[in-house]
Amino acid sequence: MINDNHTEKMQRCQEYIEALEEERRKIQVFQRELPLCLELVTRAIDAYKQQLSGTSTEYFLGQSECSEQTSSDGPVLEEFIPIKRTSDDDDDEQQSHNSNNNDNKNNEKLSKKSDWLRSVQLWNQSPDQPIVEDTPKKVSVMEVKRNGGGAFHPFKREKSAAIAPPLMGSSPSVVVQMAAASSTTETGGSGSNGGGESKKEEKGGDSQRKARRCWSPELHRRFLHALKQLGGCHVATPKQIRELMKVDGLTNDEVKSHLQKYRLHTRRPSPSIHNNPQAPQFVLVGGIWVPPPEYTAVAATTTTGEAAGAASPNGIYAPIAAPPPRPHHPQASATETQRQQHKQSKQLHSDERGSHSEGGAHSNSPATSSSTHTTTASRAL
DNA sequence: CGGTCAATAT
DNA sequence: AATATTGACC
Repeated sequence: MINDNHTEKMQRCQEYIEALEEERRKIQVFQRELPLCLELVTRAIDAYKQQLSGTSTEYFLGQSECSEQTSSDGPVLEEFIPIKRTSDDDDDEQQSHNSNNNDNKNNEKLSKKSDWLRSVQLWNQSPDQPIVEDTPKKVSVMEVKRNGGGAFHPFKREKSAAIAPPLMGSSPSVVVQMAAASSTTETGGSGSNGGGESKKEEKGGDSQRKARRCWSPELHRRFLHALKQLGGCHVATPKQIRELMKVDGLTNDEVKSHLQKYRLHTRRPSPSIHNNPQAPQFVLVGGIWVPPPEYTAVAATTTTGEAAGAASPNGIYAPIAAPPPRPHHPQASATETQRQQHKQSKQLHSDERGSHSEGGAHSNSPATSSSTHTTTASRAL
């Protein structure tokens, strides 16, 4: 009577235990990130074992809320300022997702992926002058307000901004450029230098480039704001942005560069939706199936969020829509920008300019120098 | 000007 | 090693 039944149950238990143990092994590496999961699984195993050994009806996980506490998945698609944490942090963030499926082999590359733009202060190193920028709201050097409209921090508790250590000055003559204290937005970049060195000619080895200027959260905020006003990162031009930002000392090139980076990152870093065709996305925990944390980044409609960046679980920005796996349509998305982006079909000269051969990583157009050159348009929607 | 890409600095 | 910035070129 119950024998068969019992035996069967026993066997099932055994199987469960094994499965659970395997799972536990898998998440073992995430111990720090998913302490609860580990604990629950462990308990489940114990419970089953107890059941096996006789003590029946042991109960435990009535409702294992194994949800990741990580779910900072708030639709905060804001910009993307991760704000670098200070040096010695208390503990790493807890970006854990992907309870994964039961077949993963060796792919935990915990995305410690840094988020781009991890600057800390407005302008780094300004030995003498506090800062510049004359905007309505002053920005203290170390101020990382996590106000609503501002940067969002993917994960990780906000840390008071760390002051940037004076790690600059590496090269002999530092030759800072800024000095213009109050020339608001010198247009055209004609005003900033007071007659010093406008361009750094690579002569006798001095002058490392310019000092790198950090894009503080604030700065970036303004950047985004400007972007928004201008209608998106694809329509805004560096100059316009710079003017809107009204940040003194900011040059066109800097904005340009930042814009570039922004566009780049804003594209589509969310290939995270790689599911294994086989394994269902559920994990068996103590008899109940719990859906792994999934991030459904959808909310994007509201234009409230500045531009196109959405927080991705990784801490990188997720562009919103998930474009096809192939680098075909950059499509940056978002709210309203998707109108023109055809102006980029320039540099498709089939030949390289000087001696450089290919940009290695940067490749925008898949078909660069192929025979057919019809790819230009490529935006067949 | 604005966009890319190579070269560097971190 | 990977990124972030800067500089040079179309």
